[in-house]
Amino acid sequence: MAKEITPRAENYSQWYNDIVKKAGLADNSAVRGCMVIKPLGFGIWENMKNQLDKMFKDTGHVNAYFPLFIPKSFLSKEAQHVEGFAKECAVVTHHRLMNDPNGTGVIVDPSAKLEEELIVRPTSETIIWNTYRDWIQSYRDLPLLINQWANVVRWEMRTRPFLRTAEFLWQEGHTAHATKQEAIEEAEMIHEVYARFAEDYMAMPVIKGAKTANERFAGAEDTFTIEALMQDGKALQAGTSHFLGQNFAKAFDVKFADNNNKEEYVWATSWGVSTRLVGGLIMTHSDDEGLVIPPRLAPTQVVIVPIPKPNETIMEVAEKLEKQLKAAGVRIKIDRDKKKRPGFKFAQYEMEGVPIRVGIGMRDLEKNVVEVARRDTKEKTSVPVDGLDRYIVDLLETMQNDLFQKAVDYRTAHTSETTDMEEFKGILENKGGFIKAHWDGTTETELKIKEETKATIRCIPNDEEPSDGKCILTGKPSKQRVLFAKSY
RNA sequence: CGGGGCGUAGCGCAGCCCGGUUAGCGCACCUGGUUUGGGACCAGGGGGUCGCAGGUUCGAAUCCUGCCGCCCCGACCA
Repeated sequence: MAKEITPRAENYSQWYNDIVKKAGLADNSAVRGCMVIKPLGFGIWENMKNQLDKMFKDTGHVNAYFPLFIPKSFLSKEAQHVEGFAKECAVVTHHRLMNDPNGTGVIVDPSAKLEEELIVRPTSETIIWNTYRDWIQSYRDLPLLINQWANVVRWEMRTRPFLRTAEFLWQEGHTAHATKQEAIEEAEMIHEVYARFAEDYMAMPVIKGAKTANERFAGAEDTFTIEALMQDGKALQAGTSHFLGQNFAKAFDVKFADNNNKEEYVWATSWGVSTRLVGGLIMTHSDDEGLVIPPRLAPTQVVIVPIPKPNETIMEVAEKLEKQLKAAGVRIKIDRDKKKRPGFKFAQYEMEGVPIRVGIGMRDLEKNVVEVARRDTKEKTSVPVDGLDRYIVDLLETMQNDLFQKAVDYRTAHTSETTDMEEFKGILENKGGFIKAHWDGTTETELKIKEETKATIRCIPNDEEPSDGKCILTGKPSKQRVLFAKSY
């Protein structure tokens, strides 16, 4: 069973690749570092997107769309920003191809060179702030609360499906505010939205906190992050929300007149989550039999498998259940395939992570029951046909909560605290996970720890109580523990 | 870009070292039949520029050279 998936214990990254491939989430493509997102993978992303979009709109944001291309000159207007992204940009230099005069095929037409090269957006701050300059004159134009769903390109050296691809799908919010305080509140509010989404929908517990100066987004004054812990003990940065100060307003000369007609630069935020979340979802819940998807994001929540194959009596029960569950808002499908045997289908749906499987066969129907199997625990229960719809609706909810709790328990078991550098290294080596430790607050120390241990400061957690201590590396005084881990 | 591995049917592999008829196996696929409560069985069948380009040779999947691509480990990163 599940004979095609490498066990996690044997080789975690191979396990991850196997899941992506065998469950049919994504394929490698003809383009280096770019994946084809298959219907199951895209279905999960669509559900994420729909929920997030609703949450953004509920908090006052609207969607818009900006160009894929950014004039090269824009990128150089914010010094920090260009430094952060310059090394990984795809550049458009020409606009035409021609037949190769020396043979077959096409070549770039040298006469079609662009006056100014275009950069395929790695993120859209620059083109958006260049546009905002024209949109903002007065405090009455603020706040401007805009989100866009888009693809971006970052020419990464090493890619992995969903976790790091050269092209990825994401949303990027870009907001403009009259005051510093309001912008900070916006960034914090979105930070909260991300955390709520991760925990309530992905069933993926996250630590909320601020990034250190060293780990901050290029061009940000403050970066808030949600950090999740994967099953191999490595951390995943799952979403970031940035307070950009007036950096972009100054770079793109975006000013507004306040109510005293005094000209001020605008305060900004930006924030994003990407298809990386799908990778986080996989690594949080899945097991050696395949994908496990939390019910709220599962493209198919319930599958009905007639045993051994569809007949009139079975289909009557199946279709009635389908109708009831659809009415209750459950995403359900009936497997009407007569060619494949039940055992094959069971294995297949387990691989694909469908949360609940309902097996309906004549033997059970004589006793007026069906078999309900849950994907997360592999538990099978005989459930009376009467009241089955209610049972399933409740079970989906239970599974959602159980998955979250299981992930919380894992994280708790893999969160350590230490004051000793050797112990710190030992924990990283043997157990992994989050480590809370004191830090003297300098980038120099942070980098030295990274060099020695490969661990980075994931965040300065919001809910960490202040406590006096000594930096784990330098012994200098520290007021608060920070969260270390190896990360993706 | 450094270090390691690998490119042979959709997938997984054997053949290569030691060159020699028509390139093979398992899974998948197609047809027919028998099956059907945890990945069915039998029979028949289709599918290959052996990663690409050059070279050596009477003859290359096999030997030589160059290139390309992929995977794993590192540096970069969401």
